[in-house]
Amino acid sequence: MITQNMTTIDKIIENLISIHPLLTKNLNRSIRSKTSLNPGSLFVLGILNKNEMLSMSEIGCRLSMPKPHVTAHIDKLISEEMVERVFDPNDRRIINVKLTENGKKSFQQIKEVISTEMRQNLNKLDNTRLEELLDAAIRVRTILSEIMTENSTNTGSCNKI
Amino acid sequence: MITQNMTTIDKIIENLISIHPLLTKNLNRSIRSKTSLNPGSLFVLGILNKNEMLSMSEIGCRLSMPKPHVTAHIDKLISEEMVERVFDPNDRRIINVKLTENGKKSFQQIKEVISTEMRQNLNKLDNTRLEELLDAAIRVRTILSEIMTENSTNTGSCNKI
DNA sequence: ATAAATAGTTATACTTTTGTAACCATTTTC
DNA sequence: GAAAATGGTTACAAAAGTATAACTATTTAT
Repeated sequence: MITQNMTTIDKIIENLISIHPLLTKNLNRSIRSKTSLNPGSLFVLGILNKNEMLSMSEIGCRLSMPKPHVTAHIDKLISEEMVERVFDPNDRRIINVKLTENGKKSFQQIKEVISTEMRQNLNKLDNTRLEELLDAAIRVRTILSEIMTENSTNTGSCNKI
Repeated sequence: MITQNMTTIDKIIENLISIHPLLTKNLNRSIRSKTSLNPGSLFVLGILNKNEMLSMSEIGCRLSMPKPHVTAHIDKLISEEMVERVFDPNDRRIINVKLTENGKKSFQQIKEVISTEMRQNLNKLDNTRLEELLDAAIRVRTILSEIMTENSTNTGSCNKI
């Protein structure tokens, strides 16, 4: 009765809401049980893997995370020797962060480790279905990251706290 | 150097790992700020929306959630009059749970509310891209739920705690 | 040169999630 | 019919996520 008049956007959201717990279920549990990191720190690591170098504020902005949390995650990652601070010579307020060589390697390994269960599940699929899923996952990721990170590349709008 | 020899499964996982924080960012914040439920309880609600009636154990199984947590979430949802217990006449140990009429309506409304931000982001896309995203999201959801819930429909394997 | 704005940190409090252990009631097994 | 297994609840502890206020250091604006 309510579902009969759904727009494309409604349907997209409906599906994304269903995908969310499936990913949470599979990934968060592995992150906790198999790595020394918590999901939040791993998100930070992931965004640094995609972006050569980011300032503390930019990280918080892209992950919708207040600055104090970014500090905590970076402290954690530095203690694990996975990232390092790079001071900005032009503006000494800014502290940039980037992955260390060790961090890059570790991130790849962590991805391996946390995906063990999911890998087993994916092995149930034949090649055709795998290619179909890969194609779909790429599209979802590309479009979502495109529309969701836009404001972070602009000037204002991301100075919440 | 590490990425040169990736299988299809590796690439799928790589993309899913990137999608995960994008969804978490958008959905969890809205759930917390705009509803009286927490993400966990909403997951339970979502799975009951997809399945007419489930026992406590089945819920925990499908969400990889230990039984005591299921009890807590259901207590919460019952206090909000969104679900009700249905006692099994054949086995008085089993307690089934299903959405109330109010629960069904509320779930639809909650979906509306928590997707406000995402809806705004999606509005940036033209119709072609929207259709493309919908198609991809459906595929990801369908295939993931297919391979991940399999063990829960079988007998054993899901009696962890 | 002073005031305002920006980048980041420290500290604190609270909620949620997660992991167990111990327990009761019921059913199944032998 | 006693023992074992199953379904669920209660109770507690620890880890992680979340929100904010107050602070320092630096830069920008007037």
